[in-house]
Amino acid sequence: MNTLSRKQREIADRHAMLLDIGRSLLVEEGFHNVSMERIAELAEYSKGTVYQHFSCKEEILVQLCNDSMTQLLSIFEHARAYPGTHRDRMLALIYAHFLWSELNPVGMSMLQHMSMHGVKEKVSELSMERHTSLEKQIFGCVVDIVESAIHDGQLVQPEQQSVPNIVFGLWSMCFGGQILTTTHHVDLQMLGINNPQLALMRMGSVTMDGLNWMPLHNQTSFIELQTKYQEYFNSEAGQLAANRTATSH
Amino acid sequence: MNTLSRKQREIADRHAMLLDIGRSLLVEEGFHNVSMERIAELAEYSKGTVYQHFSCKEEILVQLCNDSMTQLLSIFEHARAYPGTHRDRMLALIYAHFLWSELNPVGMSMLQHMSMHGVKEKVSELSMERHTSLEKQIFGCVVDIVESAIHDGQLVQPEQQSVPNIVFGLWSMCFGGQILTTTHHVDLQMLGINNPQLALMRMGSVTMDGLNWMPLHNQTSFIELQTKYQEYFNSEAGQLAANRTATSH
DNA sequence: TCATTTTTTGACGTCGCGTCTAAACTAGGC
DNA sequence: GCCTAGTTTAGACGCGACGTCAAAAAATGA
Repeated sequence: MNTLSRKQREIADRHAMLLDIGRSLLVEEGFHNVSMERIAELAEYSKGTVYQHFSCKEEILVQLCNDSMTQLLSIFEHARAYPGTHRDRMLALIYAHFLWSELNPVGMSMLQHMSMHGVKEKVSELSMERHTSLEKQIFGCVVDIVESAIHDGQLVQPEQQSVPNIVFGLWSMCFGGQILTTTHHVDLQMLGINNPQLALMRMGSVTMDGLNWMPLHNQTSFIELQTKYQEYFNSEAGQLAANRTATSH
Repeated sequence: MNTLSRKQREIADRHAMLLDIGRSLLVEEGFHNVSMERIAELAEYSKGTVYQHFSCKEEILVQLCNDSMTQLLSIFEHARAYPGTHRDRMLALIYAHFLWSELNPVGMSMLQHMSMHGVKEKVSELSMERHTSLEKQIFGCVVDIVESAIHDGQLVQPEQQSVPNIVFGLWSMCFGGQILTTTHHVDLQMLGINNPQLALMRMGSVTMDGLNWMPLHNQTSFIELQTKYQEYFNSEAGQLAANRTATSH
């Protein structure tokens, strides 16, 4: 039992190490430059051993992606607990999304990869289930806030729009905006967009105004608000720093 | 001159044929299953010949992408001419975006691919310039509508939000929404989103309400509105049918 | 110490990209 | 009609990456 557990621990450790190597390779050279050979080499194991942990390259991808999403979920749950109105919480959520994508430079790009043809098919069922489950939980976290706002009378549910649809709209904006921001071929600056994150937070607020979500936007500067959020999500920002040093050691 | 021109025509024809083959392969089997060998085989030419037209696989991608974007631009320009208020036009634009992504099942996925690491680097400068130029034109088309609305007094430019930022927000929503919709691993239905396109059009309208863009949303059913747009974009819908038969012949 | 089971290794088959040389073809002069 | 110079095409080749598998190595247990 003891030896077995030791062996299991060894395997789990190696699993984590391989994921770490994969992550750092992904950060440094992008997905197309990550190869199983390379990971094996850096881990000082052979290819065969790596394949005992991951059935294919995509499996590493999805597991890294799931890790990122777990992190997102926990940031979102933190955001849900933000002290303030439901609106403030919602905005905190949008901020949290940005924070996450900065914490996790590969998270978004992995999500993008996940949506490509032929990934879902290659990946293990278990990882895929975990993935969709996380998706549901993350989505549910946002739905929670909207429903709380309705429950507390700060938002009247529009006749023509269900709660999931509202969440979908905001999700789309954050997701799309993040892709456009982190994407390397669109020059937002050139198009007149200097601070995309701030822009999207403002647009999120505008959308809530459009929903008549009380209290309507007051004159508080968004920059100030951003600073507030920054303080609130301090620990995550710290984790960011920790991650940075951990992956680049 | 005549013979030279004939040769040139032959080359141009073959270029188009290769792109067509690439497109249909992309539609049928997804990007990862498209190979230069395969294209050459289907075209009944050798690999070397294909490489005389496209320096690499990505070059085919970006040229197909540019074709799609040209199509998008023309649909957008049509939408800009929609008879009605500027708001109606804006909504028509959102509708047009959906229409395009249906006309062009690969357009979106190619845009996604474009944003991935290592594509921009491999592609010819000319194609890349064309790409960014199209992007600018498409973006400009939307900016136009917002600015017209401001000019005609139907929209007061918010203090904290520039026109490009507003456009960026709506763009993000459409783009992200489209990815989430066409993506094969997110089950929107399960999350309670039955008609994502309608949902996004409504959210677009909500956002415009939040901007105080006159006239505010009246009680017109969006389903009705959608039918109106459908009629207006009749020709594009027809082109869709034509394309379908052309690529699958 | 040896036999059995587990783990690790890296050579191998396959595929796709992109190159490059030799062969086929074309055009134009005689 | 034939020959040559230039152009176009074919496909063999080298390379690198994926994923497999049988043999080698290590661990376990008697």
